[in-house]
Amino acid sequence: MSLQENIEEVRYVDLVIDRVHEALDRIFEYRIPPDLDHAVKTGSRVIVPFGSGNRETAGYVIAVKNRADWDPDKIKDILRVEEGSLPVESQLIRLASFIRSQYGSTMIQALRTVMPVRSKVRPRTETRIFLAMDKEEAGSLLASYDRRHAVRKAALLRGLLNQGSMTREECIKDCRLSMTDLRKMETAGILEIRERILWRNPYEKLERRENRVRLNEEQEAAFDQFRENYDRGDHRVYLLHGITGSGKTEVYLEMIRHVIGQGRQVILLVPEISLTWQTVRRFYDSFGDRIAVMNSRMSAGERFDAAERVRRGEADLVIGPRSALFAPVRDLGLVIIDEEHDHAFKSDISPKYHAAEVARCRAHLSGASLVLGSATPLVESYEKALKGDYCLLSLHKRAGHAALPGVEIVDLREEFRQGNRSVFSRSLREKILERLSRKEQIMLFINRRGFAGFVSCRNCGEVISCPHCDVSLTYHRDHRLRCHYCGYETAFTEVCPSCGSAHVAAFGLGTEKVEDALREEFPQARVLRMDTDTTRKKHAHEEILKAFSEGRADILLGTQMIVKGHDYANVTLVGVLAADLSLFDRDFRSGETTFQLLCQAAGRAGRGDKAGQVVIQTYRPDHYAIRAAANHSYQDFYENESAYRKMMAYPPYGHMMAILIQAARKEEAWLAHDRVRRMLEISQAQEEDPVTILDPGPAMISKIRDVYRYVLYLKHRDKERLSDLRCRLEKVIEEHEMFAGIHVQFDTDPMNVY
DNA sequence: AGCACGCCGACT
DNA sequence: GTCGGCGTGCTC
Repeated sequence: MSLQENIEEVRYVDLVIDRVHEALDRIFEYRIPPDLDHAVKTGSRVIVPFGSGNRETAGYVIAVKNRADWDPDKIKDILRVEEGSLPVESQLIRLASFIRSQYGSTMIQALRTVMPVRSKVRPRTETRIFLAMDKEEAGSLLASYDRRHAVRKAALLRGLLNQGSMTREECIKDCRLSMTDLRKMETAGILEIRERILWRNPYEKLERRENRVRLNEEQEAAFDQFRENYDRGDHRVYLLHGITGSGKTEVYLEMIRHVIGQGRQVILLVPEISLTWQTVRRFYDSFGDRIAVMNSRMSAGERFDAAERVRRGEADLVIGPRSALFAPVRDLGLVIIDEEHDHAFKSDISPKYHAAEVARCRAHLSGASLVLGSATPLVESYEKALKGDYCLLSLHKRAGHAALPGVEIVDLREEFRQGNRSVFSRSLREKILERLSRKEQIMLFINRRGFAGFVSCRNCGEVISCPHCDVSLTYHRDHRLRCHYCGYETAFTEVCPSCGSAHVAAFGLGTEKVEDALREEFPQARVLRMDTDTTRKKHAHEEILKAFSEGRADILLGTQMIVKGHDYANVTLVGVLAADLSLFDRDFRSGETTFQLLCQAAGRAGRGDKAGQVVIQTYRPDHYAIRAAANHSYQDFYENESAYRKMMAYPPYGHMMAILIQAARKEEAWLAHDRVRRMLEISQAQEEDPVTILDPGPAMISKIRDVYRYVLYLKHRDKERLSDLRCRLEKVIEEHEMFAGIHVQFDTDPMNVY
């Protein structure tokens, strides 16, 4: 190539074309001409010659580099940089490269996460017809139509004179005119046709009730600290630690108001499950239609419109699950992550990013503050707050005059010894009866749906499992066995498929069984059950909660989903039927998860004026997670949990990486996993401070939907070492023939077990 | 997606 | 003989 290139060391870029098509979903390399060298940066929007016609096409720079992988003779030059027009997209591209570097996956996958396929949804429009002349003129025109017996045009004119305007549909249907007729009349100066975009906004029919509450002292102090820093341009990360019922939402509202008041925008992330209209309503009351809600249950059109309203600056507050983090907000001033401990903030598909970390990056890029709020923060977050990495804001008191509920721990082993075979301990039963007679409401929580956990043969011990997944089938009351992983279902038979004996029975406890037990032991009680099975339909979720809040049931029985942030003033008793179901997970977070669940469940009791009571039934009454939850003490929990994590070098005192290897054939999966393990071992053999390699072999669930799964865990104090290793592995996997057709996923500091 | 290349029917 | 139909395949 030219002499100049040798001297000046020409640079290249990786580029994605700004056009939605599967075939273009790849990276192209271009050369930076020397005069543009200073102007081209990661995230820049540039114009390049593309295709055989060298058509001028826009693209985004996702990386700048010194060498090209492609044949340099075939690489074209960037034509120019589109200045000024790059803020949002370029930020999102940078986020994508951050995600790519932190969590692995391909650049395309990362880009897809931040810029989901802009599907070809057309905006919905409404066309209205207006009169383009004054009433007198129109009146005489109408008279002339009548004389000429132009019935249709006369009808149209009458309608317009009466109503001022009509929709296109009314003109066509009622007056039996065609669009061509209307256009002709427009040209004649009689009408005006106006088209307006109708944004799909499922929440716009809410009625707004302004009710601004005064903050209490603690809330005020938290907000003041935020405001002072914010106004100084000091944008840091806050951990808002407030016990259940302490009124975190009111603090959020003030913060949001403050930021929006300065003309900037806010993104509020909530766990998907608590994104009900009740949540939206609270924000709607303050911000009206300046909010844009994004929700995975929304249609593609609704989501597109929400994003478009944000892009056009027609909304200041975006509310949504973790993906709302990528809303095309122009001038982001604040990101809030509510219930930051929730596992839903960790993506379960590749790239497995954590919303809080990505939010921190996005906030940094646009000079925004980040607030993480929770009653039970992740140990990782609290540790950062104690170190001074995050600014800690605490709310210790419940807002209003609600008191913390009293908590009683019931030892289920003791109940059993006393001969109680019921699902309900004596204490819980007594309290249920008491509430029923006082017409107060009860919430019962059991962490498993279906009727019974598993079905097995008493003769040979065979557990009936799913033919497509390595899990036992769950028995449901309709005498069917279902797989909760792939949805497979089959009829229950009393004959063992393995040994032919007739002693097949269902064991374990699920929501359906508890529901039956309730009907049997408390026939007078009206029971509502809420789990994945009863909330399949689109609005079932809301309907059940509404029925309960209106007092149409005495007892709400359900899984996780009932404990997420709904306030019911009349609930005075919360029962946790088996607190330790989640403690049996072989996961280093099981203590934390249990503690969070119990605190949340307990927080449901006594939200109104009446005192609340919580009963926790457990086989492990001495476990620190259960004791700490009973004492409402996050400190107790944190001390125990952090000591344990420190000892085991678990996050945040060390880092982990799960490598999940999946393939359609078992041998393939095993071979790939073995190969990866050996590569890791060889790479660490010479290291002074090697990465620990844990090889549990097949994943805990070794097969899901006929795909075989193997897992490896890596552990090291230094996060960098793990990501270095990941990068090296990614390269080998991409290049090596034997990994074709094999899915390898990386998960840094995983939130769930494999 | 866009555009070029390419191989078969009705036209100045 | 040529102009143009849209099928196929590539884009650094």
